[in-house]
Amino acid sequence: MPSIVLFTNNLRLADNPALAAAVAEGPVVPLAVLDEEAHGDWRPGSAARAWRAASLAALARGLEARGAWLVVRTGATSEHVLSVARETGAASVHMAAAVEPDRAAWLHRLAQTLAAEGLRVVQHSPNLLHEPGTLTTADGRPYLVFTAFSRAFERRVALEAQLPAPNRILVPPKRPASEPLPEPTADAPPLMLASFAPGEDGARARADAFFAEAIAEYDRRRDLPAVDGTSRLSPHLAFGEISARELYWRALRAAEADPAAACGALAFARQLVWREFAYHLLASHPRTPTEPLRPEFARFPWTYDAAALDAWRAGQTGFPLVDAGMRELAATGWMHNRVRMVVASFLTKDLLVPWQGGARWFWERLADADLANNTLGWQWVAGCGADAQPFFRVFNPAGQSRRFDAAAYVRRWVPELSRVPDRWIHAPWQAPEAELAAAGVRLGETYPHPIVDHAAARARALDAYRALRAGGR
DNA sequence: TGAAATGTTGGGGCG
DNA sequence: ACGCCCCAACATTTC
Repeated sequence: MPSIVLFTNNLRLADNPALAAAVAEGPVVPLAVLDEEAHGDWRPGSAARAWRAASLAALARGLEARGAWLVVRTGATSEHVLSVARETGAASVHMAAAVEPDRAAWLHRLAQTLAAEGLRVVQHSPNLLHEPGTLTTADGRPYLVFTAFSRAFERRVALEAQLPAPNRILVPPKRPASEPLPEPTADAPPLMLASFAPGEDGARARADAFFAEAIAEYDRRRDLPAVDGTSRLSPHLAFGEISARELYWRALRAAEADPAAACGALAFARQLVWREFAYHLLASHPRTPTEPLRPEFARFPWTYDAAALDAWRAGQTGFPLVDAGMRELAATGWMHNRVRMVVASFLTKDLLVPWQGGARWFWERLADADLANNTLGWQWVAGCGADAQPFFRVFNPAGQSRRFDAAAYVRRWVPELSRVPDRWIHAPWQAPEAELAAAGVRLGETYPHPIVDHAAARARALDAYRALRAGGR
């Protein structure tokens, strides 16, 4: 009897437990539903929609190569699952479980609806090594400190057999009606598809290149924005185009195989454990996408300034590394991780804009938008989350730009500064006017003056933090 | 997975 | 040779 596989954020054939379970039962009906209601307050943004469209096209090709096809529908998932089940005689539905609170609630309702109609609903966990809730402290509470979490994580891990992509997928005799694949929308980041290859094959190609070329130096080069030293796998992971446990075990094996690569490989594995930590935290603290984990931060004296937030979004703050990052995001749907920290620190501390505003903008614009990671990252920077950096750690945008050698990165994304020499490109407001003029720059005309004085802004942020602490007593 | 202020030390110029 | 000062380099503390 056929089974339906619902493809959501598990857009792959290899190591996909939902697909493997369905294949084991017989004919398979692969189904993807574009359902606005499925995401609650966190609907995919422009980059994520464009990525999803490209990834679904890749998934459809992969299925066709194995004798199957993909049914695409728009609207309420429950109605489409039921109609596809009626059309094909499917009796069970395999799908990915969700950790995100809105998605989990929606999925719970969906499962109830389908079960009430007589369908067997099976939820799988395709994208995590450990189910949220399975790693707890001795007294059963969720970990709030990363190092403790990672120790527990490593104690628990066992190499699970990975599920190979099925060679051949049986389908029922009649193919249900399908809409055409979604088109990338006009608001897609213009350079996203020049920078990334959505889909399982693209994910694997990227992973292969990363493990062949960059893993050994990952620990040293991942912080350099001008260098292609990160994995750039985040959007692939967000859509489940490649399995996190495959990457994790690949990293551990790389560390064993080559002592010279061990530091880099373990640093990469550690990033995957951070990802896992984010999911566990979101499951145990479901309100954190909008509320600080540390409750006293609800009283933090943010000074909401719409103009400042607009300048930040537009990459027009007058701080070259901040602007470069924000423009990379707009152009590609992705931003280098070091620069994410810098722009987030700048928004929350230099501009005192609430971190939720930054988290929402990242959500709208990142192809890799992932509620668990986005929430953890922003709360970490703002100092109000789990294992967060102390609030008084304020990044100096010019200092970070110098320290991590970002001149070439700035020139790429802020072309109006491309002729400014290395000495001044991190802080052009300090340059002699003649040198700027020689580089074709006039501050306030071709590139903004800094919208804040960093030293004064830092002092203001520290004052605000002191006010918060004083108010708590 | 900070930065700035403050403190300490030691080399070298100099009277 | 000696003490004094300057200051770079490094360490510690503080936010």
